[in-house]
Amino acid sequence: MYTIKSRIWIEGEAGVFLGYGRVSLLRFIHTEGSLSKAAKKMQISYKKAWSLIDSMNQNAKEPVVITVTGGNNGGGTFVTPYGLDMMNKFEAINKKCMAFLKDEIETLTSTDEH
Amino acid sequence: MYTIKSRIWIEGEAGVFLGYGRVSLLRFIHTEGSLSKAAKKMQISYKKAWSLIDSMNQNAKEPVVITVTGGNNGGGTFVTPYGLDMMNKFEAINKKCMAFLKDEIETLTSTDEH
DNA sequence: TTTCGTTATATCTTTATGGAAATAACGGTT
DNA sequence: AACCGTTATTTCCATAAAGATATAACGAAA
Repeated sequence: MYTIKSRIWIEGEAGVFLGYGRVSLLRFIHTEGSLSKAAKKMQISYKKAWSLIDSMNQNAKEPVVITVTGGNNGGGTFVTPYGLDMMNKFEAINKKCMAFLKDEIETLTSTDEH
Repeated sequence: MYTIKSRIWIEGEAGVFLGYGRVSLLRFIHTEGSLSKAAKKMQISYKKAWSLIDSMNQNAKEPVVITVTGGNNGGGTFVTPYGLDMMNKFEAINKKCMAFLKDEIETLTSTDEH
């Protein structure tokens, strides 16, 4: 049995802006309010999480997160309304794309049952 | 301006069966009749080309290529009718997927012109 | 001013990936 | 048997990617 997989991502001028991993990270940031906690939940290193955020900032038209360093709880990272909007739109497109491909795989297997 | 990119691939039991690179390689094999010549045309190493073919063979229900080693011209590699069928179907799906996503990207940018 | 938890950054090590090159196997042709 | 061009496979090396660790910066709160 064959299964079809897909990945979609969005690029800006300087490279990848949004992809599956980045959106997952944004979701964890949104629920945790912290980049380090989000990294732990995602089981990736803080460095990797930070570099993902950094690449997003370099490609976004406006910030997808705001970071607060220092402060009463040490600071935190928070998703902006723009970031939330991009997350939702990306996931909507991704969902539609997967549904689309789920139908298409039938054309591969339908004439292929030997 | 954002652009949307996509990759689709098909997996079997033991890993990736067909993807964009593999289909390209099959196409070159089909026109060249040789794995080494196809690798040169694709500007990838013979080793990489061979490992791609090897992974396809491990996942295909029936061979996508037949290899002849030795012989009057040293041998060659040839795409089977099954392989040709898979190539064409993959490219058809990929084409439809890209057209689908080209429309979807509009939903990202339409409300995003600041 | 000390503490605290976070962001920010550098450095070093480890692992993964891929290319280069060398060599064997193969089998029809000569 | 010797030749030839291809497939098949191994070994070695270079580069890239990822992880681990350490440390500085920050600023409100106590």
